[in-house]
Amino acid sequence: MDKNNTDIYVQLLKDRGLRVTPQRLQILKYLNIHKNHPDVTTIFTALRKENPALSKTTIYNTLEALAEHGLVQVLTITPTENRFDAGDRMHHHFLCKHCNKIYDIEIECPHLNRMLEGEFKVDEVHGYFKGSCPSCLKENAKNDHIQNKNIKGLKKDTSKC
Amino acid sequence: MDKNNTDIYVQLLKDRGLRVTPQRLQILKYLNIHKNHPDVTTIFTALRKENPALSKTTIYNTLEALAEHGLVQVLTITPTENRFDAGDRMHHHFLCKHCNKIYDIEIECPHLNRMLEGEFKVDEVHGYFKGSCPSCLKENAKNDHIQNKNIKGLKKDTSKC
DNA sequence: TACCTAAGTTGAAATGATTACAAATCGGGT
DNA sequence: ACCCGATTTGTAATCATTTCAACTTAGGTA
Repeated sequence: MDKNNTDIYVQLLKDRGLRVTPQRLQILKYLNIHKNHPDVTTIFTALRKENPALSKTTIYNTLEALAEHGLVQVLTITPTENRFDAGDRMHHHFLCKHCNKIYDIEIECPHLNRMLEGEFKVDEVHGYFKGSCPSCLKENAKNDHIQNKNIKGLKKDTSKC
Repeated sequence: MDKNNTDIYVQLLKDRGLRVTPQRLQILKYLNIHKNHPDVTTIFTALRKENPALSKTTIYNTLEALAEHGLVQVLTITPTENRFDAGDRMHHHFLCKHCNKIYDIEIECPHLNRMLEGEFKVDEVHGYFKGSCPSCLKENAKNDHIQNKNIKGLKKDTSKC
């Protein structure tokens, strides 16, 4: 699919009875091109450049609408902010607790059906792995001779890999 | 294990080189008795009754320390607040998006080892299912003839089952 | 094509969870 | 009984998200 073709996103919205607005198209297109699981502020900052009147509330409203209609997934993998993923393809995620980056993980869950058939109505399935990504492991090894950095869990780490 | 015996929690802390304080014992015991995945405010409100001088910051500090040493797990299943689970026994969770209750789910992941052996250093594994719990499904069916309640995703729902 | 109305957008203000910080207190080794 | 570094406390930030009311617009209709 041509991710730059606006017609596709128009159709996605129409198919679900959602009104087509420039903002929704903008956000939908952004998420389909940038598959790095951005948070609201990242999306906002990026899109504001093309559309200075864009409001952060619109990002929240739009993401909620898109999520309700299965066009985006809300990842609650981080302790602090929600992250977003275009589409509804089922896959898992790895969160690096150092650089806060999220990686897609392709693993199937054969026992999942047991859950889907039970007394619960399952709308979403999330597999989250958390730890250190290869890039940060390498970076960490490099710095080991300088100081043995502590690897913490709860707090947001703003350092980048 | 006798969940009311303080000695056990003293030992758990000492084993990990953590200082033993009344607050830590209080919180650790609370989590081991109340397996309903409380959030910080719930823990705080409950424990403040026994100890009126308790500070919410202490709950945050303690939970962070306990999580770092594998005595509690941080669940990022909700879009809004972190929820906590005593122990490090690996199991999954179901979040009811109506009543905000979390259920323990016992499912093993046979393909998990592939992830654990890879280039990523995996410290945590979380399986989150989200949807409607049996209790809310029943409640919802009961109210159907009155009004067809919308089932939303993103926002916090304060209604109780 | 012009119009109407419900739905969508905007920005400012409120809320709520979490963190930062500095002063007071305490655990546990000497 | 002392001491020191770790812990606790309360207050004040900070930051993500929601609320709300006024304004604008998409898209159906005359």
